[in-house]
Amino acid sequence: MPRTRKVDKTVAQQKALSAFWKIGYNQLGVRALEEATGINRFALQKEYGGKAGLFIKVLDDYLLLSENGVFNNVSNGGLEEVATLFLMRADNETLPEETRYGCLAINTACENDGKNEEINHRIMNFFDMIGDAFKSALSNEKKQGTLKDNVNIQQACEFLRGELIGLNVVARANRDNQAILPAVKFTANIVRSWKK
Amino acid sequence: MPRTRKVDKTVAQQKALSAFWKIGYNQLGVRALEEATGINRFALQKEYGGKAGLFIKVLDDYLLLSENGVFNNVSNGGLEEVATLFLMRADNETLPEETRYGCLAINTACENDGKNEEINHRIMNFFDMIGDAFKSALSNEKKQGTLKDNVNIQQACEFLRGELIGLNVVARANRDNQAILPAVKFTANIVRSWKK
DNA sequence: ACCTATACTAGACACTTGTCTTGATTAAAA
DNA sequence: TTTTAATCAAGACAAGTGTCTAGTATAGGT
Repeated sequence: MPRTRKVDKTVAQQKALSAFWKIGYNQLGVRALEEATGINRFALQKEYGGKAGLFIKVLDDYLLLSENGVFNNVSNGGLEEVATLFLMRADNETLPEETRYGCLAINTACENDGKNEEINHRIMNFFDMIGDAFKSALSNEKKQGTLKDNVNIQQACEFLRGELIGLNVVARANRDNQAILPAVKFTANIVRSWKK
Repeated sequence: MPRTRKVDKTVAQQKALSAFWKIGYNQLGVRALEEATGINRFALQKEYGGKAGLFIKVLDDYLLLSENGVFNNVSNGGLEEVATLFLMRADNETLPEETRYGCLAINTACENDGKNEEINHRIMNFFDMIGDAFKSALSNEKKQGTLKDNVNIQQACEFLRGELIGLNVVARANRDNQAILPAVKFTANIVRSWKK
């Protein structure tokens, strides 16, 4: 009869996500990954196809969670949901501890030398999804007749995406979500000012 | 009598900067660095103290060049100079080719696991300098009595820094400065709207 | 042409890397 | 208790890593 795993698969993947998020794909070695997750190198190879396979798995989980979570609220909401997204990004009380290391996708976009198509594809899709979420929110507001006429939705959604990404980088550089509090407040005010 | 170098030191350092910028510190090995720059491993060790030493050297040159260049104009200018900075960031004609790989400092901030104090220190200083440059520009405008009263300088300069950093990441993800054109236009408009 | 002294080549080195593998362990069903 | 079959430990492996080095090459002054 088969022997059960020493570590729960879901828990191990959560720990892998955390380790990749904090340390980065390149600087996290397989032995450190074993230490951090409890997944031994045999299971890493057999279950995930190796380090890269586990990384893709946890990246996919992360992207899906983001898309179904905060960005879903934005897509289905309006300016207030957008403002809330920004304000929440500086709220240590509600956020996972890992968020002071930025965003896994953004970190990966920067440390990625572009040769890994599987990673490129996912990063581009994620960035597009962020832009689309903001576009939906602005479009929802426009449909309700509550968006100021001078707001160029096409540009505004890319502007918002840029700001969100940038603030994640600043949070990471400081290892502190509070570092971006002034900027998120300012951004929330700009967003709210777009309401009629 | 000493033998002269096969490669010009300044040119070699320029090539090193380019390679680190595009590929990243972690993914660029010493042999590839030799290939890219013409600096052999003997000179790398003797002249720079190794790979890390060369990286710190070119990072310092890069940060100084940025500070004395575009951010100096911003520090000594006002809202128009800020707007121009953003618009220029999407202008392929005037920018070095490397800029479609983002910004070396930002890339480094993301791929850095935080254990290297020499790098941490430089990144933090650079981010502070960016914020200070925007603060100076806004303060200059205020001193002239031409900044709208409702603009919170403390928050606005951090907001601008966030946007600039984020747009560099988006440019890198796309490997194309044109990808941030809508966002820089929008940002420039926001900045210009702060003028009385 | 010769000499000096630095630069260069490229292999060596010790260590790390991700992957692979074998024998041991052991969960759990029978 | 025994058996089965999956998991585990951890060493092996080949390749790569950054650094070090010895012998060679050679620029340039004399």
